[in-house]
Amino acid sequence: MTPDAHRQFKDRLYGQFARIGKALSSPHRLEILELLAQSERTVDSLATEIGLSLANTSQHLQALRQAALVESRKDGLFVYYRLAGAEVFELSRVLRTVAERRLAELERLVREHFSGRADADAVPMAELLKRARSHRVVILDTRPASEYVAGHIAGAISVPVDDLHRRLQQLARGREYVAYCRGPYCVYADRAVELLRASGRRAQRLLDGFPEWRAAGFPVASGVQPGALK
Amino acid sequence: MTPDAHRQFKDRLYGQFARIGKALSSPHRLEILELLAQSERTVDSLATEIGLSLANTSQHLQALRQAALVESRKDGLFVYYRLAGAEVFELSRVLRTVAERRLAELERLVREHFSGRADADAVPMAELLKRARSHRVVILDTRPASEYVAGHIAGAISVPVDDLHRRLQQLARGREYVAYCRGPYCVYADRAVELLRASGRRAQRLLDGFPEWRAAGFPVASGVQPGALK
DNA sequence: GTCATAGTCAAGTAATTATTAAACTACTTG
DNA sequence: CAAGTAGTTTAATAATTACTTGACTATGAC
Repeated sequence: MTPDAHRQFKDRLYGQFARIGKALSSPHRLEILELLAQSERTVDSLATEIGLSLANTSQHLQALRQAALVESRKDGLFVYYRLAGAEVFELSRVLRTVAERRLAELERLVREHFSGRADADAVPMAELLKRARSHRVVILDTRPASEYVAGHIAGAISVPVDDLHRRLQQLARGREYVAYCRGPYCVYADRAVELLRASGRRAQRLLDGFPEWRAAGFPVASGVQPGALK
Repeated sequence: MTPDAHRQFKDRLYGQFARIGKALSSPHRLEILELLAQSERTVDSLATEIGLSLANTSQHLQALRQAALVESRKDGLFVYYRLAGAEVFELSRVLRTVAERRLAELERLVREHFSGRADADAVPMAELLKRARSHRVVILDTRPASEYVAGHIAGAISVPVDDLHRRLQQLARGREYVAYCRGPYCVYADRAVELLRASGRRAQRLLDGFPEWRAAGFPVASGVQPGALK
């Protein structure tokens, strides 16, 4: 092995690793990955939610695909993209953790934006599991219905945050509620807790979101809910 | 909260996450991170080892610093850079894992380059720990001496691969050797195993490197070795 | 078949990033 | 203090990347 050949190997090796890194270097692609961690989605729905043009979104998805972080299937007119595997979510989770621990600017940004949020009152995942097992809690999935269908915390009921107000009377008084959504920076659960408390119900948010719950190996289910609420 | 303000928050949020992603998007920066996972190093020594100009290396280090992945200290003429925390190595490890699992091209590259390597014969970390506890093995650290001094597997002796040939006679025959180095793609341990076997000794390599061992929480030590071999 | 929709592709432009070379700073040595 | 080394900074250039626009493809509705 000549030194030259060895250098060439290293360049190729780190070149491959950097393919993954490059895919993670765009804010928009990171946002796409977080949305895909909830459920598979069409190009159009991603573009609308993120506020990008369709062509631009498609190109970001090609970039993610060339790094093998996403895969797609075609169904009629629609192309559905999904994460290529559980390790892809794990990667974005670790990246987020590093950002949280190391970037003072991120901490400041979050503190300012969630100034009203009672973070101390959020429920950790293990605690929610314990409460759920003793049937002491009603778990609300506040994400859009399609994400609930693709996968949710076992036993949770789907109440997209925009529907919550008009469905409030369907939620029994005197019970204890825990709402969750896409992740720690998602505000759906915060809004739900606010509404529930304003109506005199006891409510807290889950500290994490559904993808973290699933990654932790906690019980999940998928499909529509068993009829309880319409 | 207006939708506009919410979009602005998300843009800033993912902008912060992308600072980390951008730092990982260059092959050279990933190589720097791997070297720093072994021990702190000066700019000059990084530049020499990677084959970059001093100025370029310095600039990559600034990029890593602005993402808060590295820190530095100044000692006389030299500036020593180090990883900012254990979670930074964790991040680069997860990135590597994703690359290994998802990029067929990486697998091919590694298979071709290590065609001669008896990977099946490599020792996993837990197995080495077991053997070390029953004193059935001599552990050789084949990295440069400075990396050994900064931290090594507890009980290992320092035999930089370039010194191994002339120090062979200091290594008892009839013992069982396990060599390790910087990580799974580092060839020092492979070369050491080759030399040891050629001299009639029993030898295997550790599957992983020192940073993985430390991250697993296995016993480590630092400083020069207790005199056994000079 | 025509039409509409979802998505990709290709070309062009603006913005960002990598690298080099040279100027400059900081520290040590004599 | 002068000289030498380690490192940073700045400016210039080349290469890459992001985004827009418009053309193009594929599918389904009529």
